[in-house]
Amino acid sequence: MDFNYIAELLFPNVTMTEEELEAKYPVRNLKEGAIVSRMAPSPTGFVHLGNLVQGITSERLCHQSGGTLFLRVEDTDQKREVAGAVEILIDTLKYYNINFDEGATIEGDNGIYAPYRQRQRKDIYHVYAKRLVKEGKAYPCFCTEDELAEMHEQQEKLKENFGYYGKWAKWRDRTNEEIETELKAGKPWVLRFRSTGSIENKIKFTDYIKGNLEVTENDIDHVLLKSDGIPTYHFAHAVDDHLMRTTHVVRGDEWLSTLPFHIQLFSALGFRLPKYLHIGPLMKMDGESKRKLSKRKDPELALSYYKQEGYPAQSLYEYILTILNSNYEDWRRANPTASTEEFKFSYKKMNPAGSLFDGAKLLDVSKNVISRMSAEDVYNGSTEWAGEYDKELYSALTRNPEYTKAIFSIGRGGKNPRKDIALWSEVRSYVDLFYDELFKVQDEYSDKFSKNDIKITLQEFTKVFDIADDSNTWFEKIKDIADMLGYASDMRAYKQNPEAYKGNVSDISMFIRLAVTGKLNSPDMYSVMQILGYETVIKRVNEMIKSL
RNA sequence: GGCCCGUUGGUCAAGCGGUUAAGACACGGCCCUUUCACGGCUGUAACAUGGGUUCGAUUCCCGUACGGGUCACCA
Repeated sequence: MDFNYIAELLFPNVTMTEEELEAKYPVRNLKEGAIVSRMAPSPTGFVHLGNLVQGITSERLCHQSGGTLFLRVEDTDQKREVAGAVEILIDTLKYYNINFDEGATIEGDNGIYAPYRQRQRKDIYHVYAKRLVKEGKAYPCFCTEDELAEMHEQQEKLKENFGYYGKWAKWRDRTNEEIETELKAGKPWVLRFRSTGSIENKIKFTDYIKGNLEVTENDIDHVLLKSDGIPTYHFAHAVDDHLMRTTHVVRGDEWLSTLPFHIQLFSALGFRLPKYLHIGPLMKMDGESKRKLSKRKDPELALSYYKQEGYPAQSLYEYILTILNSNYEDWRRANPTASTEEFKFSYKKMNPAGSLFDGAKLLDVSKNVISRMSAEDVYNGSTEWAGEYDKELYSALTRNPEYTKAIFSIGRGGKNPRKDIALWSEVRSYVDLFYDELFKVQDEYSDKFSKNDIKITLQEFTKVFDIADDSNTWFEKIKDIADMLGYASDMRAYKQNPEAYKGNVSDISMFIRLAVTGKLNSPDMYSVMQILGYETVIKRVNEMIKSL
């Protein structure tokens, strides 16, 4: 069989040679052990948690090893492509601190392995496709969609394995004449791989995350080039990762099932196989059982969801790090202020199985992340969020930045900072008491005390309150009120004999807190009053008195 | 259905032949405390299951169950 003849018919316009390509995209000159990896998402406009999990893994591995991370846009499926998706993708990844050394950017391509958009690499793929045809390792297939559907039906009926293989591979062994006839008739065709594998054979393989695997050889003649001449994922993966000199491929484990085919394909092309890291999926509880997070059913899979809910980028980043490397949490506790870059990330720590996504845990991580931020950072983060999602809050926060930062400074800094805020969306209920337009009394403190008890206490407070007092003096005055009204000012004394008192000094504090902040939970009262100022404190206390 | 992967407390997870089977989140209790937090202490709670191998299996092997993935001209 003269495969050269068909190769020329199929690819008459190939002018480049493999030698030229090898020279154009040279082996990278990096130090021993440096990892070259990539993110290769498809521009569907939907950036999800899985992208971030894979991205963080690749990014850490590359940059920690002195290697290179690049972005390649897998735009081979035009049907699914959404306008502006590449921009969304790049912006989102940047927002989550995934920075690329080279690859596709919004302005264009950056790096010598360009182009980094697969559709622009069509001619490159054809060089290799033509060679495979010449060597008898690939052939054109003229099956229509209907024919393939019918084949699938037949296989189902006969309980045979699905797919285009062996006797089902209609176009596998046709004559040049038959092929030429179809081509001349202008029939659309795809290029298929001529598999020499058998499902009787097993191959051993080592994945960096999953460990040693034994997989069945591939016997399916997968599509290499679609009828529009654009490669499928598989073929593009082999050609691109070879020419771009990728050393490690990090991807979801849904690819494990096509791994035997990829191994075959690299071998057929004479390329060295990269190292693989197959990451388990992110799952969620669905009733009683777990299942993989789904694009269609689960809004929490989209990264845009977290931004909208008010999770700082850093929170999601650190949460994913805890899933990826479980020793991250311990490290973070020991190094509360260190940059995540200092953490020694290891693929050896990665879980071969899928992890359940735990929203409660994420919230806890987020609370800790925000508690470690400076007042300045909290100001920046919350105003950025509010600017987009809560205009009223935004205008309050930004009216007087110094005032707002003073609020965020309460209980911050120090070894054990307060952890009141887990989300930017919670900032509103945290700061509302400091802004008259947002302030309202929302809680009640009535079960044990009468309105009159509260009223009398507040009246006494207005008599002695002096904004110039230091915190000790201020609190001594609170204690005096307690003593005067029959509440215990000494907690020990109160605990020994609670019956002897009307209540204790914490109740007195709570009456005042409720009047001044409108709620039962607020940061340190003295600090709050210092920020609010005398007028506001007295005004609110008087309003409460009036309402009782 | 075929093929592949996985299974340690409610969740995330360490351990990988001999352990009182870590730790974190959540939950309960206590302490600290002018509130709320923070913090500290503490409690409940786990090796899916049946067979091997072994002096000994959570750790190794096989089966079963359950869960997941995949079987496109989507990635």
